[in-house]
Amino acid sequence: MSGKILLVDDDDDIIEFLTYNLKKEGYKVKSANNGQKGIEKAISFKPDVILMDVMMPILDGIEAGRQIKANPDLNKTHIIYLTARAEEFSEISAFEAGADDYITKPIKPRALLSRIKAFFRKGFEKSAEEDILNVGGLKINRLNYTVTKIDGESVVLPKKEFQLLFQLARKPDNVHSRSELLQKIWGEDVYVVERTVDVHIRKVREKLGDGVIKTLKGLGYMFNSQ
Amino acid sequence: MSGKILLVDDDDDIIEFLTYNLKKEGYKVKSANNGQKGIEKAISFKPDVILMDVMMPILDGIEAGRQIKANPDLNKTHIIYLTARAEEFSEISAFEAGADDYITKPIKPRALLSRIKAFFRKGFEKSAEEDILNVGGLKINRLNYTVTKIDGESVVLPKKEFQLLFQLARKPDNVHSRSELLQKIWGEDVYVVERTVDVHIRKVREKLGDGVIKTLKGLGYMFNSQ
DNA sequence: CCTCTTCCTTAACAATTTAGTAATATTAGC
DNA sequence: GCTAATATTACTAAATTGTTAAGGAAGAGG
Repeated sequence: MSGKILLVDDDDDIIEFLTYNLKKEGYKVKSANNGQKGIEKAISFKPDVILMDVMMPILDGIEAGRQIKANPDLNKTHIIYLTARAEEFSEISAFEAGADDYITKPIKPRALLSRIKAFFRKGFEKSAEEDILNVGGLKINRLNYTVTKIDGESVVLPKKEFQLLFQLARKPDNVHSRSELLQKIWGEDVYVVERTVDVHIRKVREKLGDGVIKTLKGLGYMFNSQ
Repeated sequence: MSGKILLVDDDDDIIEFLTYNLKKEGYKVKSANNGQKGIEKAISFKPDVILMDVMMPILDGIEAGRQIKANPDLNKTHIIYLTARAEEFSEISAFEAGADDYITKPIKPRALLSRIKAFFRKGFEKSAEEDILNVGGLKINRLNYTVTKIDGESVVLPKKEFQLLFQLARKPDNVHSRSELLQKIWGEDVYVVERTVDVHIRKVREKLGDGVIKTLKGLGYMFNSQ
């Protein structure tokens, strides 16, 4: 659900700055220092959006963009260019290289974020059904973190609890191991004890009743669709 | 019924850049290099939208806009001003001159196109405006910033408070993050602290009671339709 | 032009909620 | 019944929001 963003810029300060701001918003972020590495990471990471500097050593952004857009796996990827001056960009070549937008430096975080959000809204518009799950007598609404029971009563769950439930409910009757859940909800580089999952599970059960989530000893948890 | 757009700018690069991008989208495009010629072409071309620089030799955009709006044949024409800095756009005189919108340079193609598309939608659909919302026992009237409760009592809210309420009430039972609200109400390049939202929310609650706006911790605020 | 009022914004601190951990109790399966 | 795994609880830390107050900006009215 959270989007993946690849940053490509040779200025480490900018990378750091953007990484911080984007992660804070819940995106998964990776970065590269030049166009060549950018292409490689794009292929392995398969980001939804690439934020790329135009001027870079080894392989400039325009050419990198051209190559990325040429890859069939990545043709849905949006490329947003970063550029110091607008004039630098008014060349048509950038748009031909697959630019979806461009942003001038200095970068204003809020403008950037709203732009990126717009991309994700657009991209995910089609899969709007994914925002409301209807499983096992529950309506799980990711737009407001609300779960509505069959009797009409609705409960708002805290973030982590909701994410946990949602993750399980996406694939009902499938086991999800703790490590899988940790990775998907907490992210790859957040380290919490595995038992933390148990505690959140308990809280969800407290609010929705047992029977919703089943324990498979030694394996993990499972959303019960009956 | 593809739209007709007239560009008026003394910078040939910008004319060329916009002409290329707009034609690519299927608009009919003509251009002029100063306000005087702009008026002449407007009369002969009868565009649906005029994109006009504010600062131009011979006849500046503000005055040209005034004259264009004075022409009965062209009073349906939308004028969008281009300006280097937002401040430069002393809003009053420009809007008095018939400005429908303005866009700051450097021009961002996506933003421009979506804005222009919006104009055409609006113009052709006769824009069924949502000026009065009726949600959750409240009548929210955008025309006079008034909120009428179910018991008939009405309150006039200050601008920001009203906008906040209105924005939330447009999509009841949906979370709106602070950054989303900031972007929609304050605009992309206005920088206020996120917590400012909280303070306004509190004031709205003070006037309309709690229960109208719900807090979803870590997510944002939500208008409660029940 | 001045004064008064209202509104907006920020900062500081309090209050609340949520997250995470560890310790202990309980359970399921062998 | 043993044992490993999970449930539950209680506690602390961290994050988030509520609330108040103060200063300045903007506007109204004289």
